[in-house]
Amino acid sequence: MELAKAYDPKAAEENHYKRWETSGFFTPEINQNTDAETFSIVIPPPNVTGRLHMGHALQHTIMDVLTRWKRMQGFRTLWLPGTDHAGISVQRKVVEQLKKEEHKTPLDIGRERFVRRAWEWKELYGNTITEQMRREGASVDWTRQRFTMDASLSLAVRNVFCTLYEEGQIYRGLRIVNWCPKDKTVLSDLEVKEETKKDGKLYYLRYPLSEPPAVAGGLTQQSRNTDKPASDFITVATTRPETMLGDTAVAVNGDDERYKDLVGKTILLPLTDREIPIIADEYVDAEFGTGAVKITPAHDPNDYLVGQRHDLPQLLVMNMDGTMNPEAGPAFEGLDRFVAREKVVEEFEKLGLLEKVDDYEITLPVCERCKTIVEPILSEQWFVKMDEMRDLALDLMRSEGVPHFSPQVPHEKVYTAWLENLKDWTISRQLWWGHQIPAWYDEDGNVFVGRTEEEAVAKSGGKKLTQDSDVLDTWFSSGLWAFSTFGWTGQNEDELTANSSQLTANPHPNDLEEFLPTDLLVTGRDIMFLWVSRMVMLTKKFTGKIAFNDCVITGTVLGKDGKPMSKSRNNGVDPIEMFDKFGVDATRIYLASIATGADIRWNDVGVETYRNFANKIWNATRFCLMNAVGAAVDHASILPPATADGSDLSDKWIVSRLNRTAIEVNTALEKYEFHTAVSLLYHFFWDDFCDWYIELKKDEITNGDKASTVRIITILEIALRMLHPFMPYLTEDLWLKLPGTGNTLHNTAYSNAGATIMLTQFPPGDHAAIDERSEREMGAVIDLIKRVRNIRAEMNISTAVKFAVHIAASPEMQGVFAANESQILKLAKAESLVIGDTLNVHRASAKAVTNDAALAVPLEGLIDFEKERERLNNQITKLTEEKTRLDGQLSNTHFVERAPLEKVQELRDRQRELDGQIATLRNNLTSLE
RNA sequence: GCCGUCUUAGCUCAGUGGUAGAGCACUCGCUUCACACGCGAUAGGUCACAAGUUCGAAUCUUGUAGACGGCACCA
Repeated sequence: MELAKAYDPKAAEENHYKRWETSGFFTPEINQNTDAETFSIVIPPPNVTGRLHMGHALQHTIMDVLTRWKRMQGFRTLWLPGTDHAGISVQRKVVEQLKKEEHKTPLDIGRERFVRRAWEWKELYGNTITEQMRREGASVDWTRQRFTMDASLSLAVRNVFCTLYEEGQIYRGLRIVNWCPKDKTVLSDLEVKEETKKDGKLYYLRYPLSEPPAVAGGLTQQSRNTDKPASDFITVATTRPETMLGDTAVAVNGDDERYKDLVGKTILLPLTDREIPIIADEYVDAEFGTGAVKITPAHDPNDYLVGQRHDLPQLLVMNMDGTMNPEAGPAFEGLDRFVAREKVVEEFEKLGLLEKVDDYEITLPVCERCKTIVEPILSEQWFVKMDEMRDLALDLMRSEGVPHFSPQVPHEKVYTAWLENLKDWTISRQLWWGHQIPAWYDEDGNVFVGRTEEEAVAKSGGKKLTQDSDVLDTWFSSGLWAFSTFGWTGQNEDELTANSSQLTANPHPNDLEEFLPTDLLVTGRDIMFLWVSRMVMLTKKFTGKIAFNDCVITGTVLGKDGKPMSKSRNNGVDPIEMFDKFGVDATRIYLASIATGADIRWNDVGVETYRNFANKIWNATRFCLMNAVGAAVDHASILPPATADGSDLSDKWIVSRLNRTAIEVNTALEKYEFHTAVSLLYHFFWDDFCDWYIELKKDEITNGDKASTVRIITILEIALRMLHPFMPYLTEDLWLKLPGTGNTLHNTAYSNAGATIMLTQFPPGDHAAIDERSEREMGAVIDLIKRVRNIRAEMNISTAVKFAVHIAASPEMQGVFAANESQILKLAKAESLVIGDTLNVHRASAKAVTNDAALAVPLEGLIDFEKERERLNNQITKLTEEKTRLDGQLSNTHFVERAPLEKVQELRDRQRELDGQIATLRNNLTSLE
């Protein structure tokens, strides 16, 4: 069989995925072994609005590597895919579309039509990311694909909500919340980010006292003793002057001498006709600003708390779109909050009450998605108390160390610290797209929570009810993802058949039992609190099981500039472009090679390296296939007696290296050290297999030596298996072409399935096949060849010139070199070997030493004596440096007394070896004269 | 303010209580019949700085400097 000269990833990528998917290779049902252990992962559901980015590509690669690896090990494997309904994102897309196509607002068309449109949008555009995942080669079970708004997942949401409500863990309350005036919805704390504004201002406003104190008399003792002159106003500082319209008090610290006698008095709030009290509260820091704080309980979380302590009115002066409401007064009503701010400042200036304006660097809360400045505002919302669930999660961590984070530092500590300081979770959102809150109100505003409207009506005693118009935070439903995706609805079969006609029967009723707990979760730092922690808590709370044992937190893929990839920075790299340019497999294995948990700068050159690696694999296979006529993969060819004593050194060596690599790759994957696994495979394949083994075997293979050919394609076949989880397309493509492959090579759990490398056994590696002696001897041969090549290169001797190589070595090593004479001659491009106890050569020879031999190449007429002296001196210098270090160490009595015996012995042996080598080289130098 | 991470070859990054590694780039040589997306041979680092623990520190501890991340606060 003849392959193209270079690997073309496109063809392989187009040829295999569809077959894998339609053949059911991705489903757990492909596993015929009833005793098989399970392995399961649920995907972090990407937003339906999403497009594949490098973070996905990295996480998906990790998940697919593990899934394919476990599947090949014979586990009953399930990687479950799906998407998230992404409340705000979809809502925004549909609003835009509506505006563009029909020039209408959601209110124009009403909730029902809007939601229908959102579903249409989802059906039309929501599968971008799932198609991109197919391109990635992700071996997810598409027959179990889920969406957070599927009927059964929605039922789970309602049941969780109702249960938590019945337990008193969900409540409705008036609180200061984060409000996005653009999206017109409340946000949880985690959806609010911070932005530093350097050109912020701090405004000092004067509030006149209602009863200005007389200059003399009327003042208390304390006040008379201070140096501060009495004045007829109190100055407060604020960054948000417009909120003064909602002030209901001014607070000072009770211990602040300056203000002590003002406490209890009142001020006349400018621009309003209100008189508000001056109160004392420990919240106020006397050192900061003027030491007096305006209190706006309806527009600031701290002020809200102060207000509660002092029983202050809560005056809301803003509408939910960020404009001022009637409470702000006729002069301000309807103005945008920032226009109102300017106007308030102007008015204060006119009244002579603006003391000063300072430049002030301020950090503003902004909406994570639209970057609009978030307004803290008093609003009635739904909340979840987190105390009980927080304790569940903390107990899991403290008693079982679950989830086990990888890397453990720093994530375990960050996660735990966050849990310890957890506050209530705002779960209502003022959107139409999502899970509508299962709460209904009667005309008097009494609330009835139920799984269905009928249930709520029944609870109300048959009243006419209206459902709460809000939906739940998207993360509420994704928090159930670890178990809702396996069919958990919160209701048993009987209840289901009784109540929910729209629910089709679960085709996999055992999934929950079988696949939960999942084995691990792979995700990014950014959603550790939003999603990971909540899934831990909710899963434990509602199933009693843990959600996942391990949690792999990937680093962030940064742009070439070292900053996180983002549209605004325009430093993003599109995975699809990388796929097109270098191939999916090259991109995948590159991503695996950088998956250390640390942040990583994207580097095209890295992908190119693995594109080259893919080509190397292709060409090594090409070479084997060109000569494989009549041969077939046969695993017996690399087992004893084929590799017993007396057989070819390079065969014993490559089999040992193969097994060692397999063992180490498995160990690395067990520890989620993907980069280690990749590095092992890269160097085994390129260095050991291609550079040495193929080169050593080339003649035998091209001459049609059957045993050698069978052995080399067998080793290749095993190498391809190890590479398969990382490079699925290339390895499948080549494996199918290898003679002798077929489903007879499958893992026994898959023996009935159609032939594919993905269902073969992942090589476990055999400790018994590790042959230290052969590796040592082969190392000696390799060192020898390298020294000869060095002589040739340094002396500028053409490969056309053949020469003899003289070798002096121990009797044992003489035997090794003699046994491998033809191979040494071939790779060193030498003509003959002269092996003995000593070197016996003409003065005009180039010489060198290895750890196992001294060698010389007679070069009459070709040698450059000056260069040869330089060469020898270089080698002497290097070895002497090492020996000086050793001498120092070994002459240190503390070291000899306290270091482990083997260590001391090891250094002594090396010292002796160096002595010999240096002496030899010095002699060589002398003999040149 | 609190917690944490990072600083290793020109670049991007691994790594480890006991002689410093890779890829790329650089230098030299090669149309060697699988591969120039290749082959062969070199060169390149007091592992940020300082002190400590240790027989031994680039690796552990503390401090300093710089880069960065999370959380809290921000009248």
